[in-house]
Amino acid sequence: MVGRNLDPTVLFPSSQAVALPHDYKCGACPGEGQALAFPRTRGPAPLPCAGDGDQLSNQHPREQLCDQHLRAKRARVESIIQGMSLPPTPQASDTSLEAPFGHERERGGDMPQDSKRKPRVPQQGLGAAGRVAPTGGSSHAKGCQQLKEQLCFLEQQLRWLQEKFYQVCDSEDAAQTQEDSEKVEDRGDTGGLPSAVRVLSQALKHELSVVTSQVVDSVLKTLWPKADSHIQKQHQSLLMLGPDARREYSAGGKCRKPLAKPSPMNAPGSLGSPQAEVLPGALGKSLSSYVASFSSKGVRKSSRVPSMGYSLGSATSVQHSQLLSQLLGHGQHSPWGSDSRESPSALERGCPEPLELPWGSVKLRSSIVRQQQHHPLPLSPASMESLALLPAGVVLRDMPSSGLAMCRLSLTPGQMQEALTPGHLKKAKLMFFFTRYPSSTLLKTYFLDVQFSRCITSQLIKWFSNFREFYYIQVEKFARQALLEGVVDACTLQVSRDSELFRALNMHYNKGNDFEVPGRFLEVASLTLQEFFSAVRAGKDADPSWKKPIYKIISKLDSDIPEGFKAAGCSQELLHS
DNA sequence: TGAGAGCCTG
DNA sequence: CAGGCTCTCA
Repeated sequence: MVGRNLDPTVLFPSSQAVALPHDYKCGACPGEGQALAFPRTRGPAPLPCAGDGDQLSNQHPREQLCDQHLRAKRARVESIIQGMSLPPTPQASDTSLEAPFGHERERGGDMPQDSKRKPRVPQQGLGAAGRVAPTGGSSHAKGCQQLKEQLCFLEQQLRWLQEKFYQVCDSEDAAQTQEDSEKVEDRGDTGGLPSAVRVLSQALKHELSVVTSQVVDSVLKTLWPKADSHIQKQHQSLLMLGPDARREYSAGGKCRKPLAKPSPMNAPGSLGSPQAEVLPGALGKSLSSYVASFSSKGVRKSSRVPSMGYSLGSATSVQHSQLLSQLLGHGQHSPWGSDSRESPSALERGCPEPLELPWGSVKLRSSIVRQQQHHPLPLSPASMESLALLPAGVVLRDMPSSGLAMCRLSLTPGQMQEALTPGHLKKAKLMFFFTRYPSSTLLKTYFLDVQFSRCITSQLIKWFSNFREFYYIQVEKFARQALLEGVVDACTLQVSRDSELFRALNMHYNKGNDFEVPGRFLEVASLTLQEFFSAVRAGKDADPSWKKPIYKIISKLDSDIPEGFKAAGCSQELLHS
């Protein structure tokens, strides 16, 4: 990309370009009294009613403190363990190997998060086993059955753990914020609830992590002895090598190169993929080192390169690390929405900067994610391990806030959208504030949750074409209006946040006004306005292609898009923001 | 020749 | 916003 730095003197050789009105606040200086990217402070997100009839959620917090209840919980866990011999309810009769991955696709992006949701059993491992050892006879079937049972048990435990996790977070939320008076009252009633629950939570997490590791190890050794070590080796090496290496690993022209051995099921468009069960949860113990690696070193952003950036291995690594840093308290939001000018150099530095998690910054920085920034929970690697094992659907359904939806620790093929959703549209519109002419390659790197096809690419390109069209029409309209109003000096035409033109554009691309438009965009809009003004005043509009030179100028003014736009699940988050 | 920009239309 | 169309470009 070239010409990223606005140099008005280039576009306006005369001195007019630099003659800013006295009261004009340079939009290029995000530090100038600009609010945070998402100034709206929202109360803590409503806690989940944890749904699905888990009776624990209905307990009064005080009761959870008493030993009797603790014993009851333990008894329940034990009963669950005893009941694990029951085979899980089959998803559907067509439980082909990719079926497990299709369960959570949210078509249209506005699917109710809790509707029609059956008790699900994570079956990724099953799918993997089925593909990796398709010829396995009865022993294989037995192994699958065993895996089913184990995973069923795990899911139950995880749900329960999740409940406890929420309660801890809820208590912390109430303690940290006093925005919700009712919660404060609750806190007063319950006294030392957080610590007690935390102890219980930690104990359970530990227990769960042990069981998880054992199950995963045994399953992998039984069903996938060779691939097990191979994949672990691969994944660990990728983690060690960092984003660049991972990118190279994944870059391969137009074809995605999955980490695991490709199979017919793994072709683009199909939902099944071996790495789904390999990354990350099924890695078992290796995930602990994974967590430790990222949490201790901070997170390196992946550079902005025209790579596909797209293999699940690469994408999930970045996304995981973002989440992990959030949960571990590394996340410190920057007003990323208003500072993109420096991004090229910033991106090239590759130093462990504070994470930019944009959708955590929209209303999304609510609840747990927000509080983690200030009061990180002492989550152990084992806890992260457990979270990682949560099926994305469970997380989305039960997680209380949009912020925690970031806990979708992986982008399994099941989450790859085969169609663009309203959430993607909203995201694209916000991206327009940074780039007016994104290449298809760039788009692919920012819509990682989309299964790109020729059609999808065209649609995205078309979206931006439509955005530009609207943008230029609006700017031209205001330029002509200014001319009619007798404006003489083009440089007096500056687009500020108060101007009508900005309101029109903001209304179109940022309807909810929950995104702080970067100052850079104001600059670009100002220059576009001036260009149109000058051209019309000079009578160039008589030429049918009089806009072309303007387009050419504007096309060089694209900014880098904050990395946070790549975050997993942000499209869905936007939709609900 | 395919991809993409831009224009027009609904 | 999408579809259809023309035009440009590599």
